[in-house]
Amino acid sequence: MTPDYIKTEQGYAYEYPRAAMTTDAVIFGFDGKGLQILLVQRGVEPFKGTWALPGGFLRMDETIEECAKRELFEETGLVQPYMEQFGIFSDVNRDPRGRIITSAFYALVCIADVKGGDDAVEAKWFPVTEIPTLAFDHDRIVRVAQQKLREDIHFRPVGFELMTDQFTIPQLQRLYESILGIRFERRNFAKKILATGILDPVGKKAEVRGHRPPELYTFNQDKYEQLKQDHSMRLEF
Amino acid sequence: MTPDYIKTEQGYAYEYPRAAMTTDAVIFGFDGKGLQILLVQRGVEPFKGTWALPGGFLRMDETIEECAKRELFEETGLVQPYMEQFGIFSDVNRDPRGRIITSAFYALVCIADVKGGDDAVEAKWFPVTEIPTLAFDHDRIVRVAQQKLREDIHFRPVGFELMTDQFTIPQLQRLYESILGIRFERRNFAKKILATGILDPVGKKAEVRGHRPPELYTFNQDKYEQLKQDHSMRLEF
DNA sequence: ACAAAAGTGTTGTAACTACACCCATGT
DNA sequence: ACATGGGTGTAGTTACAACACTTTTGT
Repeated sequence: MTPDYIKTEQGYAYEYPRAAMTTDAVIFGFDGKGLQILLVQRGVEPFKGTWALPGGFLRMDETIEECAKRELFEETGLVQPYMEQFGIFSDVNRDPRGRIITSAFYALVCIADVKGGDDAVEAKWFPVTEIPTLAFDHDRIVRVAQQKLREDIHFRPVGFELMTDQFTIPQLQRLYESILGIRFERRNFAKKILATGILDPVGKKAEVRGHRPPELYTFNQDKYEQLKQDHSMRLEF
Repeated sequence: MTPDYIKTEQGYAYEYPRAAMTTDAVIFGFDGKGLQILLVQRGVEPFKGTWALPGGFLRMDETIEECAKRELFEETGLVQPYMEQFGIFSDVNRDPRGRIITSAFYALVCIADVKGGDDAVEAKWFPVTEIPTLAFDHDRIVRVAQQKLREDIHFRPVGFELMTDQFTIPQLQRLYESILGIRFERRNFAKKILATGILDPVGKKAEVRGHRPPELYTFNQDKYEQLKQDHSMRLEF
């Protein structure tokens, strides 16, 4: 393909002005207790020192999805993250550096799998209930991400992306409660999730302290794929 | 804000290459029988003469949403359409003219309210079951739009955006069947939709020929707003 | 009279909610 | 012994699916 720009001494020239394109990721993780998101502390102006969503500029040889995946890899070391594009944020003045549009993704990752970023930036997990004021319009982006996650959880067994290989039903319940912001009856939750057939018992118990150790489960890969495809079969709580 | 470009003889110059940004709209309409989408026939190369989604380039003084709304107004004359952003399509070679990224929206409109476009382009409604081959990657965009609509209908009473002021329950049923691609029992559908309280009887009958005229309803604006807000109250079928 | 589509009520079944007691472990 | 959180079953209620006949109009 012939390039659509003219290379000049001042840079890449286009007939009409263009916005720059970035991706930002709301990375959700779960530690067995509550939902968290990964934030980075900005090292440069604008908003130097403020917490922000990890993100970066789109390259000309990659799709938006590839860009988001690349950024996510740089932060977490994960290669096959679960990601969903959920919005585009394009207010004319959302970034003081110029006309910058961001396509926002949320990712679901297992905190235990995340290595410290090789990006020499400060990154930290924050419980969704204690998120600081963020740079740019990232507060709004996070709110929209939470809303979308709440909706998507009904159609996709997304919850499982956030769990470790082996987990307990009470942990899974805490995750759903954390995402949906409501409480469930222990008995009913267990009954319902077991009825879907998505859980396979491991036959071992988790190691805990101070109380009876709960049963460990894995999720059944086949059933999981089936639920992911078949949208008429919904996981509701 | 100082501009982020340098104006040169060759155009607007940037330090790094940038993609162009467009919006495309999948405009869903309903004629009382089946779901339709509005397509335009391209008047210029590339894909001259091929059917495509209406869309256009982003201006520097508008958000993506404003751009989509502007394009939709040009095609339909509607000022307050129901729109949802549902995806971003950014394959490197999706457009032969260069690196063009599109943010896709779907809109729900009442066909009866649509005036012929003042854009001197050829526009036509196609039943979703008879969509021709489209320009660019628009086939894929349409498929994703249908999928998203199917999901969203469970959370938002979107169906109502597509109806005329007064409509009948069987019409509404055909709409839901058309969107979800499944059939419902007449009795159960009517029972369920009436139970939500969202319908107010008009007390008149629709004019039909060849069979018993069905009752007309309007939808209750208050209840509608309530359903739109309160996501825990879902309209499922 | 016949065809076409709309209106309507009941019954069996499956799913959900609400509820209380015992169990395994750590201190 | 006591505190903590996990495991489990049942009964009442509600929501759902399945089902057939009658009504109105046009031809």
